[in-house]
Amino acid sequence: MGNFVEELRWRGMIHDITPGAEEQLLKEMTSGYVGIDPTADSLHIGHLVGVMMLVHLQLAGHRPIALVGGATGMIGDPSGKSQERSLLSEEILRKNENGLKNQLSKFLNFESGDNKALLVNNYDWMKPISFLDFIRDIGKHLTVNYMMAKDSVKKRISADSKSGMSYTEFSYQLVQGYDFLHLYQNESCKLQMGGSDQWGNIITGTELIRRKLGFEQNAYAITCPLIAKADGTKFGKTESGSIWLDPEKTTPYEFYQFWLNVSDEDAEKYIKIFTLLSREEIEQLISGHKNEPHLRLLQRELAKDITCRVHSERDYNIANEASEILFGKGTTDTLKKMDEKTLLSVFKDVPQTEVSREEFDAGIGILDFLSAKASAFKSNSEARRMVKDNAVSINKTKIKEGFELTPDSLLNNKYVLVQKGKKNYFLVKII
RNA sequence: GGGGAGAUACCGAAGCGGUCAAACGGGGCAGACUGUAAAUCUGUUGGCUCAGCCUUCGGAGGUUCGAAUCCUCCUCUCCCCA
Repeated sequence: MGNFVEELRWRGMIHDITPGAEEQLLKEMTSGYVGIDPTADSLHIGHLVGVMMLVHLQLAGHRPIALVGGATGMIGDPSGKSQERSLLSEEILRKNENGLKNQLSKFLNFESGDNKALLVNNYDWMKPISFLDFIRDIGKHLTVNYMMAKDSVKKRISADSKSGMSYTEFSYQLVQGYDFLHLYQNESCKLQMGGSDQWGNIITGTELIRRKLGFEQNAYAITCPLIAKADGTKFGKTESGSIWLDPEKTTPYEFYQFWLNVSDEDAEKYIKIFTLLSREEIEQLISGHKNEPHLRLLQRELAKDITCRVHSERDYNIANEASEILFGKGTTDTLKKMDEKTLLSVFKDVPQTEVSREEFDAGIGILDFLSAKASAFKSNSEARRMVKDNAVSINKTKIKEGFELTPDSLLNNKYVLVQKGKKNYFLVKII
């Protein structure tokens, strides 16, 4: 039995922990769960922290339970939201549940061992319960006074809250509390984990267990700090939206780039949370990074580790290779030397468009080419402006006003690489 | 139902008859510097066949040589009173 709590502690993954939790986890194999709302058919990296807690739990010899919140997802947690969430249909919830299951199995062992992971959906036990049963058997044990004291509720009913709070949302903590009770009784699950914003909801669960089953019963809670970025902006979002684990939503290249671009300060925190590297390895990386910050050892290791686990080593290699070419010393010459296969694999995740050979041969205006054809720019005006600002490259060479495309501009006789600024690439294929 | 305030480009917010494609701030994009970082500085941020032209200031009309700016009606938002 590994020391789970100690492991989380040095990784900076503990925000709050109930008394006795550590003793319980050292005493015997314990089941613990994390809830995930199935609001989409894929996890995004914001979910990863909870998943990693389960991973560590399993590695320490305990039994992880992933709870898909089919029922709670239909209600929506009021915590941290100023507005009520729209309700999801059962059909969508089921579809989302399946997507999540696949992704979770990349992290957790659901197959073997006496501590193999379990996936449950609270919709399955909530669905048959009648409203009357629920308010009689569950609602009876907690006072409204207790429930109103929660921050998540207080915020929503305070004078400056604009939208108020529906009865449905108010019930959320009871429903989530009931999950814990259910798992406690049916799976002897004694631990619930989650982000620190879930503390109130989790404690409602432990409270419910004590009041309903008796005060000698003990259930525990561990929360981890919410992942924030050093600059205060929201973690896991870019201009183009959330970073998903699903390669259809976020390509492996984008995924890899996201982690590679993390700031120094954040990288130090994230590598502890999101990788399984040992304490020694991480300390070595951190000191290595401090000596030679420009090498960005931390970011590279972080990006490599997570990309390999979420996608595959092959995806990592391609993403890494692409990054080297796109951002490294790559010049027009190396581009021209590249064979078609390499070229395509490198630019696999770069937006691609096509232009007919006739149109190209007829001589195509550079501005029209950049905006309408390569769709690198919204309008000709923008293209004109950017060229004037020295921001546009064709095949890695900056172009000036009056630049003309010729057959010589083609890579492998059929591709043109357009670049806006440093980071935005567009590949145009002549067909 | 009565009274008041307002609707301006991605957002916030000036402008109140011509010099307004519209100040300023934020955000976005780009350039320099760098480590594909942070900070900083600079440029740019309606469209086009770009030293010019066209379409924009809630909507529809009107006054005027000329309107985001004045008038009329309409739509919507906010506040106060009942």
